[in-house]
Amino acid sequence: MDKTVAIAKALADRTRLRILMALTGGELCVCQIVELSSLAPSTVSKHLQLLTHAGLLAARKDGRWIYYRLADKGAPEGVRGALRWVSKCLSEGPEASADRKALEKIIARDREALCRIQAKR
Amino acid sequence: MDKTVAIAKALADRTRLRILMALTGGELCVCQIVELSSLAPSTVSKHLQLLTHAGLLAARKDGRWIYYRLADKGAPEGVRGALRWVSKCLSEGPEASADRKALEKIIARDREALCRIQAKR
DNA sequence: TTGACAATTCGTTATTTGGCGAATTATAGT
DNA sequence: ACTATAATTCGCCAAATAACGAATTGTCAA
Repeated sequence: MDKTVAIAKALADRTRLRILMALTGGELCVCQIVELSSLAPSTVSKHLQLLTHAGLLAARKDGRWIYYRLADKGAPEGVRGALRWVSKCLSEGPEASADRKALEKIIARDREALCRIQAKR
Repeated sequence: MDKTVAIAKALADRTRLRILMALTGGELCVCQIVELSSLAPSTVSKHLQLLTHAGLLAARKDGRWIYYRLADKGAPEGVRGALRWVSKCLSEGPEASADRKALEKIIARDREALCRIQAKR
């Protein structure tokens, strides 16, 4: 039950749902998620921790960069079911379309350039 | 997206998940839910409003009593998917078993007696 | 080894949320 | 009509949460 509550709490925030949807296209670097969300890096980091602790995300470290991705096949059924639900609910909405479009541009940019811009804020 | 966030927020609370699970066995009167939850009627009422506004519950009035039930077939897919997820996650846990057992006794009791007890608190 | 820098953790603040009791509403029975 | 009562709404408080900037950690490249 604690697990289930943790998952539900993780889903109960607009920003976190957007992050999950963004990751349905594959893993992303933290700085890319920061750019998409227009929030402070520390804020995004906290969201990512929360999602990870709920088991919804997994992280991969590559040098100074950390990539997050959705939990995979090996995850508990509760987690996978939650991800399916989110995807089903949001994949066709206008917000998801806008985010997909925004993400395309972000991915096309250089990661280092992104981080430099963010550092100035 | 607002709808989805509202549903997720509605699920993000232990008490509300317990209420949803209790209702998988069929509709219940408010006083029965109050008894199961061991919370003040006003608190339970707020939870029920929240769940109803999210579309997860429907209400039926019968005299002074109001019965709540899970959203039915006609509900949006997002709602039904959420209810399926909750049910799948929680139906086999020890908390759900305990609540089922507690509910049996509550249902066996007279509704009026229940309310009288609650009024004294 | 010393900077530079991506990301996280920490400390603070404003908002939201869960809980209660008191007051209110609406219905049944006398 | 009047009273009792099931449920809700209102007003309040304490705890949890989302956001930020500053400080910290860990890694790469001069």
